[in-house]
Amino acid sequence: MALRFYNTLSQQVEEFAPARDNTVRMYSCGPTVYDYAHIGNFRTFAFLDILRRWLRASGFGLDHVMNITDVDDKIIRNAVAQHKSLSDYTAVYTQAFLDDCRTLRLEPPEHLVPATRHVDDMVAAIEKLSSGGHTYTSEGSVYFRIASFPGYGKLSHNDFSGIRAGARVDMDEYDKADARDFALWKAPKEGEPAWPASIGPGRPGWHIECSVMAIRYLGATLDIHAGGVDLIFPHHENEIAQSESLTGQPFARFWLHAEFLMVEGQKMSKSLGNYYTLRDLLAKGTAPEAIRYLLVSVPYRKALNFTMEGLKSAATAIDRLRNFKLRLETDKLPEGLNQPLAGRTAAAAHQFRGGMDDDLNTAEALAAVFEYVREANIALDAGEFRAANAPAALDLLAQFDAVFDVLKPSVQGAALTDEQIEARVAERTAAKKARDFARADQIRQTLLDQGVILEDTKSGVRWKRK
RNA sequence: GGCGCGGUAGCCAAGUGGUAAGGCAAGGGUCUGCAAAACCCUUAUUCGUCGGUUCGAUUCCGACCCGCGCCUCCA
Repeated sequence: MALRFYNTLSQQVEEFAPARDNTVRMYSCGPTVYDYAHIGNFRTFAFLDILRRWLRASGFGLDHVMNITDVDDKIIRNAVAQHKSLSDYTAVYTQAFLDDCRTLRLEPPEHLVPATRHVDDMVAAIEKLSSGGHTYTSEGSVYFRIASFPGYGKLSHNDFSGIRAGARVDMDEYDKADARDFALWKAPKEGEPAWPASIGPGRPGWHIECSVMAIRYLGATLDIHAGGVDLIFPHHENEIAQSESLTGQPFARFWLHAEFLMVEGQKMSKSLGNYYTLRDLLAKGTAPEAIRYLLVSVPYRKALNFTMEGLKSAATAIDRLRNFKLRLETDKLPEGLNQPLAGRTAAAAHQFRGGMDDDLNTAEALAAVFEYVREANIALDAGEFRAANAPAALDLLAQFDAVFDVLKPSVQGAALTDEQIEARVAERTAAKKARDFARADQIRQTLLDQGVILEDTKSGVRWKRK
């Protein structure tokens, strides 16, 4: 079955392929760098990472643009309060975002672009919109007139036909002709930073950066535009209005949106004390892989309940996979090929791909892997797992890990070298042979304290780092 | 009120018009000098509630209840 995604625009699952030359042109909304990103943000970014990796695994090339919003009201407010320049202020959180992404093994997009790098392009776009009759100016700010765009509401499936400019009563309060109109360019208030421009000094509104940068790097029509559900309205709706008014072309063919994340069954909020940044979780000693696993194990279109129990569960599940991989690599396997098992391996790989192809159904894909692991472990225990079965099994794990990327442990601080560990293991084996179990156990415990786990198996001692 | 998503075992969660994947947790067992790892068994006659269609519905239709999101720039 071919790759297919749920498209917010059509509200249907549709078969996906890029429009031209096998390269997927995609855009996703990045962070606003006014603070550390929280775990809810990373649910969406982790989804984007899975999306990227699966598109590549499906044989497509990638051209992905993500913006970094480094100018907006909150940033200005905070920077002014701290007597810092915008760029000094945002540099800290931009770097923090990059570090966090690396920790969670999120691939960088092909283009990661700060909005402030394209202010000139935004001004040019606003001028073009103005000459097309899509804007008006009020007290130095430029607004987009949604009445000039007939398709407004097609993404969020809202019907705005009943809302007419004449019905407005609070015009003096909003300075807008219609409450739904939005700012393209904001005139500066006293003490606020501003860019000089033909349309008057000011700064870009939030929505214009995405339209301008997407079109500039990827062309008029994107294959995929993705983000969190809360961006559907008004942000993405406004992007469509701007972009399509600008180019006359459909802005994006597929719109994908990740659902919300909750913490311990409640919405995340600072007042409830369940508002976590990645740093908060790492400080509690959580492995980054467990966080990554938990974030992507629930299919992206389903709300995710992020819990401490879930984090533990994720870590244990990863261990199960790692242990299986270690067994494949270290057990002495009898020669030959177990034909039925080889069939099962192929079937598991097929089911894995089928799950991912089905709108990134990660739960289904994971089930395929785990079911296979159990069957393979049984065969391993029974001595029926043959040497020639191992490559396909390892390949299945590689396919899994190319997307989920959780098998390799994050490196912890200084540890014993392999040689030191081997020497201690040999010492313990000698003690065991002499039936000095107290000494053997003491060595095992010492190694455990240093993060090395020993396991006695039929084919000798196996060790692994915690 | 409008738009959208969802309610499946203790927790997370897949799924189909034909009789409930997978992970974690819990209890029991096998293996082991003891562990660890692994495996086996047990844990939903039942899929929010009530009706309807059907030979048969968790899966289709209707109503209702509950949770969540968006509808003032929040992933």
